[in-house]
Amino acid sequence: MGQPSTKSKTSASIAPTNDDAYQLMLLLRTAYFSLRRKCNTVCQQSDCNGDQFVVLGILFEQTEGSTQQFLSDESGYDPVTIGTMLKTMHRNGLVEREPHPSDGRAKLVRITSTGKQTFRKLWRDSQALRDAFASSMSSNQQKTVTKILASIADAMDGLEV
Amino acid sequence: MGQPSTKSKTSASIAPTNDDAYQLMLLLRTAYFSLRRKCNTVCQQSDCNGDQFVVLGILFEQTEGSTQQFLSDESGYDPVTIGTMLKTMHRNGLVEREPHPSDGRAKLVRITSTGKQTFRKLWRDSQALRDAFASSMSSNQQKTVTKILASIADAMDGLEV
DNA sequence: ACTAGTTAATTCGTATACGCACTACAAATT
DNA sequence: AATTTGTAGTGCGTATACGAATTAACTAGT
Repeated sequence: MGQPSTKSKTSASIAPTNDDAYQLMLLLRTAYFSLRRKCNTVCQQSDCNGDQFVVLGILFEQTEGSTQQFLSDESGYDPVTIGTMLKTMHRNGLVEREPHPSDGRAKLVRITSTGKQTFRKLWRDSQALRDAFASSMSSNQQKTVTKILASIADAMDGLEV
Repeated sequence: MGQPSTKSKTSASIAPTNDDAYQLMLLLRTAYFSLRRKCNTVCQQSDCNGDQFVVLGILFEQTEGSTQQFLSDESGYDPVTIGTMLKTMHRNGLVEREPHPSDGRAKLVRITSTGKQTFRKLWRDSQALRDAFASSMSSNQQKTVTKILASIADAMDGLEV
């Protein structure tokens, strides 16, 4: 700490607008939220939203059902948030919950047939969005970005601050 | 459906886990939230959080003060959210608000000296975070990712769905 | 000068985001 | 068997996300 490294990447002065890493962080947020907003627009006519769409996608492929913990791990949503989301989704008939057969603590969450229908419709409706997203970069760049975003996530999760 | 296409970028079947664009979207979210969480960790000991830190950074460089509209445009935060955030930040002594001298609708938001202190401290405290973030990629890759994230945001904002 | 359209903020309502504390159950240790 | 440690889910509190509707004030077109 305080050891002035010879790397000139980050200037010593406090100037957010001149710091490349900082600007990229902001851009990461901007990109994510522009995607999120568009996703919500696609979903809102189906009593759903972008976040619920993600959870629905996981449940769609887990035919045996999932615990909330699994959903949290897979999606990255907070376990508390998953619980709240499932309550809403259950109210809208997208999922059902029952006690877990072999673990008294857990609950088994399953997608309903209505949920499957909704997911299929949303998947179709969001095709243009995926295409627009993918066409923002070449397939080579897509690989690069994928790798880098993954390593950003790793770096952040492994960071002690 | 069921057409076993020769591994083109988007298959016709509904299989989220096999769609590259979709997986990248999820990854964008994962990366953003891992960053956000770490940022909150850094900020929480200063009565602040990552989102307020961003707004504070804008105000730090706007010595003449900003309207809420400007803050919203610059940061990408919703105008309503900006209003709520400023209320909290004012309660914590980070900003002050006065009527705008030339526009009766607007308010002029300024960072306080406490706010400046807090920002400087947080900027220092988040240095390790920025370094870890930047070290996730080469400087060439950083340029590429910057360009692509920007074009993703553009593509999303320009999309009619 | 006046209406019409636009813009800056606010209020309201619903849905995440997530730390913290707590219950219930499970698994491991002694 | 009793105790400790770990894990799944909930309740609570605070903060962001944002559509929709509202108020007040600026701006343009006639």
